[in-house]
Amino acid sequence: MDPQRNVVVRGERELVLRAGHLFHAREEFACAAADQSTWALPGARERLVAGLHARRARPFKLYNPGALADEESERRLIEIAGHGVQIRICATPLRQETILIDRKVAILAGPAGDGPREYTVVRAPGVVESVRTLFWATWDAATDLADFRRSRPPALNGQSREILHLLADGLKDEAAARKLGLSLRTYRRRVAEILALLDAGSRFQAGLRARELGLA
Amino acid sequence: MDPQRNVVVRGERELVLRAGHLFHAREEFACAAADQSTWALPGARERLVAGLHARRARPFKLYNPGALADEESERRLIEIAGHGVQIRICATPLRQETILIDRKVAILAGPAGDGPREYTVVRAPGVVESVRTLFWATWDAATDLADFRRSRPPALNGQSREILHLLADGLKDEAAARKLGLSLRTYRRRVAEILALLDAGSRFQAGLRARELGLA
DNA sequence: CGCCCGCTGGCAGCAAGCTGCCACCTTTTG
DNA sequence: CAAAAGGTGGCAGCTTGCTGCCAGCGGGCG
Repeated sequence: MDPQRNVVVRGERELVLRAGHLFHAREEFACAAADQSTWALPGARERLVAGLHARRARPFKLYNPGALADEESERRLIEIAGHGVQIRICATPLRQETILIDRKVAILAGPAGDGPREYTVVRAPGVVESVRTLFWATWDAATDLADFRRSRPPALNGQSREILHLLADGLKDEAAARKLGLSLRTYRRRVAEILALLDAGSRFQAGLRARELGLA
Repeated sequence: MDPQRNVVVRGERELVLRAGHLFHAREEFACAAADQSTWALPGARERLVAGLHARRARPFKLYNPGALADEESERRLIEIAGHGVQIRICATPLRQETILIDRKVAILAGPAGDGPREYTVVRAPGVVESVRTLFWATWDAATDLADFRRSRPPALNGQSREILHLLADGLKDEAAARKLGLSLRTYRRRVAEILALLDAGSRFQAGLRARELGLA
């Protein structure tokens, strides 16, 4: 097929169907997006990451702060980062989603709106290189996820704040769980999640950080 | 012996010897002092407190802030308070130590200086009553030990600050102990002491409080 | 010198905290 | 409707943290 000819597909499902094979990056896999709404297809993201990992390609992901707007998204990002994915955050809006694969392919998505999103698959070398240059320039100026998170209190939901309060009162897990009507197991799950959000390796550290960020 | 006649003794040892029997309070045992330098005689304080406890007399102790000037004194105060002794702190200097027993006896000590301290044992009812009135007036105006401590960072020595630092870095006990060249046992002793000083029931709470007081 | 103290560290036993696994239930989705 | 996904809680096994007890060690002090 003529590499100079761009291909437009509609919707994520069709993208995976028609261009899924292109995602098998060997060297470079870079991605810029406002948030994590893409790859909502069940399992798609996991398979992708696992495949990249197997081929030792280090993925790079650039997001807007909105990608950690709520507790759950933030947790998801942390998990991905834990799998060796480089993640950075930049402030300027990334309305056009960009995916770069091995200096060969660029996939550019139109802004998310009503109906299926439009993806343009580009293989023209000149275009791909230009997009790459811009991507890496933006990447360099962006801040690492860990640094970004350290400078900004995570958005905790009501229950998390409540748990923080109980911890702050020095309650033992059992008492706190009872007070919340949770099982011990679930309570500890919540605490572990909060420790992760606070980037703390011990409860003492979490306490420090909670006060530091004005969360308790 | 004539109750109107005051008795003067020199040194703590002689006081215990000549007036020790007077300390068997049944109702009221109150004491005002700048710090805890009195009752330095080994075991004397413990025996006294134990005896009072057995007779259900609630002792009252009024100190100056200097009584918690260093980590060790503060810890001692906390321990005493844990034994049911009421402790308050007042800012105005209590250079003359005062002990009141059962509305019957007052023991007044001259300022601590070189040589043995001079104690005056008073049993004259009018004098004892006056001293009591003054004591309780001062007591009422003083602040409870717990409140006082909560509003003031404890004076930590170098090692304690170092431990705080290790905790802040999220180190496990074993790693921290190794780094300090301490045994696990001793390290945990130190941590427990710090938790006590910070009035914290859990490490999380200690973390909060440490940040709050600007200690880490 | 011997004795007493205070500090330390090992040990043991327990409490607290952490996590993987699985079963169950509800909700969502096809 | 069935299948899948997500949330919850029990359980088990482990790690980490906590503390009382005792033995050893070194420094004052009579």
